[in-house]
Amino acid sequence: MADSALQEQDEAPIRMGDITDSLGFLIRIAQIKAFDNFFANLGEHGLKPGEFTVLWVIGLNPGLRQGTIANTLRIKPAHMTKLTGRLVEKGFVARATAATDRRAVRLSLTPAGLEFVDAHKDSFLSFNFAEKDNLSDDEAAKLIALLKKFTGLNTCH
Amino acid sequence: MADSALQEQDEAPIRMGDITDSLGFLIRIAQIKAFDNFFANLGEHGLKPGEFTVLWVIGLNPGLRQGTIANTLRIKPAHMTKLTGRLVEKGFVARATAATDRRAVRLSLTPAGLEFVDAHKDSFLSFNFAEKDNLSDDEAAKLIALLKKFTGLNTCH
DNA sequence: CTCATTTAGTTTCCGCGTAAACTATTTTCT
DNA sequence: AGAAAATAGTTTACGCGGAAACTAAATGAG
Repeated sequence: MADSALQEQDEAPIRMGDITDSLGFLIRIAQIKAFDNFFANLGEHGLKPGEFTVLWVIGLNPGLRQGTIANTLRIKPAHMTKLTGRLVEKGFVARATAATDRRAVRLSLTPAGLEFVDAHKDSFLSFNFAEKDNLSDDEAAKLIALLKKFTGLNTCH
Repeated sequence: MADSALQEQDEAPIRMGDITDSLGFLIRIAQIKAFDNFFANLGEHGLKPGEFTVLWVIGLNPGLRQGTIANTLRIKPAHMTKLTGRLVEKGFVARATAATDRRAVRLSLTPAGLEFVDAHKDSFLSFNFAEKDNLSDDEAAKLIALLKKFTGLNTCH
């Protein structure tokens, strides 16, 4: 019957055509996978990927303006305000308005923030290696290099 | 005259350390870029990336169950309901409850949906090539192959 | 058969990220 | 100096995507 043929089709391989060659599509799927990986390995620390990234960059560049960090990490101002708020709430980050420009907000790690980054940077960074999954070391390195080039991160925008 | 030393520092290169070797971070940045590309080139058609992907897959597999498509495209059920609703609203997709299983919803393209896919598939698919940006053809092919492997899309889950 | 379990989708509610409007401060122009 | 423009962040309102609870229908155990 036509009906049974259709149902059979559900378990059969689904045709996806050339969409599987779409960079945008592949990147979206990769994003989901990377997100899953992150929470499976590092979820216990209670920070989301973007939050740790911001913490990390503040640690490397203490006193940087909030907007500059947002710009660098492609985070929009409105979101950056909330994200920073969360990190302040957790006691990891301190806001400071500079005397020279009272509009600007300069960010730095609190002692607790410093301690947190120090305590967990290894698992966060080593996670970046473990994350490769079904890629060989060589392939992962190649993928990272290509993504850097695609995103323009190698040329320092 | 206008710039203090501190402000100068803001424009100086920002240290990002090993985070630029993080797959998760790079994929997030790549996602943003791919999204921007999509809307710059195809935004006028009024469909978001995920919507066109779903439309495309329905076109290739008419009569497939909604949940099967969601599964394949890593879309969660709750979201799939809304996304399908939007496509139905636009008149591109028809829902049909099969007689054999009245819980299941089978999706197919309406004539308008078929026409839309036909009319725009070239620009959507050729976009996938144009999208490469600062990558050579060779590099883009390599990147796509590596992403397929990373996501497991080559092995058909 | 009929009650429990499983399955397909939907609904409700919530958080993330954004655009647009707004506030406060600095800079520029005359 | 004082008005106009630019800049840094915040607030508000909204859409997307997801988790959990829910509804309806099919399956299974006794």
